[in-house]
Amino acid sequence: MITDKKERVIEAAALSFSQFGFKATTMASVAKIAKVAKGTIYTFFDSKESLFSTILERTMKQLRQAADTAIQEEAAFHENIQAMLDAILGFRENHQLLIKMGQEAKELGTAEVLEILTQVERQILDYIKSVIMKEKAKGIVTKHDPELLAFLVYKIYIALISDWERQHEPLPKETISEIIRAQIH
Amino acid sequence: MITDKKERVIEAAALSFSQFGFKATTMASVAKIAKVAKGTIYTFFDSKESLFSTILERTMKQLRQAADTAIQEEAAFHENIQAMLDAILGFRENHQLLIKMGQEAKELGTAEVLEILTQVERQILDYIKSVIMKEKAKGIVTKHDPELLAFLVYKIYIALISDWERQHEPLPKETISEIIRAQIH
DNA sequence: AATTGACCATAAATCGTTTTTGGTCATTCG
DNA sequence: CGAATGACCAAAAACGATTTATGGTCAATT
Repeated sequence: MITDKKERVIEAAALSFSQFGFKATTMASVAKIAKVAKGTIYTFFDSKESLFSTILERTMKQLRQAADTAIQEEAAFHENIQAMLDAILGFRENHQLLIKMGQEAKELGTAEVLEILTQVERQILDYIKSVIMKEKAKGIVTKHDPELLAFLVYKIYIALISDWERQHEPLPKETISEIIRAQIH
Repeated sequence: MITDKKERVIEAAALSFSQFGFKATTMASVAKIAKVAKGTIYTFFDSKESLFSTILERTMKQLRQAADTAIQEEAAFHENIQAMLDAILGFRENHQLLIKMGQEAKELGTAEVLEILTQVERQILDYIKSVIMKEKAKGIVTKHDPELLAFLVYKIYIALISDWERQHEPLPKETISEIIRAQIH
């Protein structure tokens, strides 16, 4: 059955991309793990890139879901933003594929993978933006427009969590909350 | 006269490092430009690295000066912070050596140059911190401690100027001021 | 019609060779 | 005599020819 094979290919590819990265994953090995011939993969996907895109899209969907469940209809705006950021960062830190992409970008520095990471960031920003817009529709007033606010909040959060810890003790959760909250007004 | 030769070496090295970067600058060419023998350089400096350090230190001194002159004793805190950040970024954008280091880090990605850039950033952060502490001594109250505030302000400023512009129209000066100002309280 | 895997062009890794480079030091020079 | 030189050296980097690995195709097979 067609779907069965396609599923197997996706599963094998997801495993391999997560474990070895984009470059070190070969179509031959994906075929072998999926127990199909190499040619078969090309009946489902145009190229290695498009196969990868499918995996990435699936991962981004999971990320959106993780973020969605962190949001509570009745909670305060700033609490939701905070919870969502935690969920996103937690996901990023735990999901093997995104970790591997980060490593690969640093080690190999290929334009290809760099491009992928910008795309991931773009999608995360879009998601944050959509959350902000939903809150805005509920009547909350923000100082800046959603695009800028999403950008600000995300960049600051990353800076406080990742960059800061490269040279300092981790900041207490309350300090981070307070700073993020201050951006929202 | 000894100083004369040493000056020539420094001048030649500054030129070459700025123009070609660290790796592409050879001790032989520095010697040639400075019109000294290669061995002579080693009577003043222990290694290529230490020669480079001298140049970098000189550049950082200039940067501190540029920032210093941007600060007005009688101006408001947030105005001084803003003026100082503008001065630092302007300097970074105009000073050939720092530009070249940035390019080299991106292209070659060598640990050596990466290390240099972290050092530069560390120094800039220290400078901003010292400015904040001076203001604090004058009685201004800040919400966060100077190290954290310096970090926040600098990261946000860079994000708003450099990162934002990679995908958006530049932000109006007033917006940036407003955001930076909001961090200070 | 779906699937396969031998096949191909090209990209990437390998490896021996040559060139370049940072650094030294015996010799020269002022 | 001390400062300055540049031939010299070991090690690193650049080169280039050759081999290997890889993404993608397609005639043959199921």
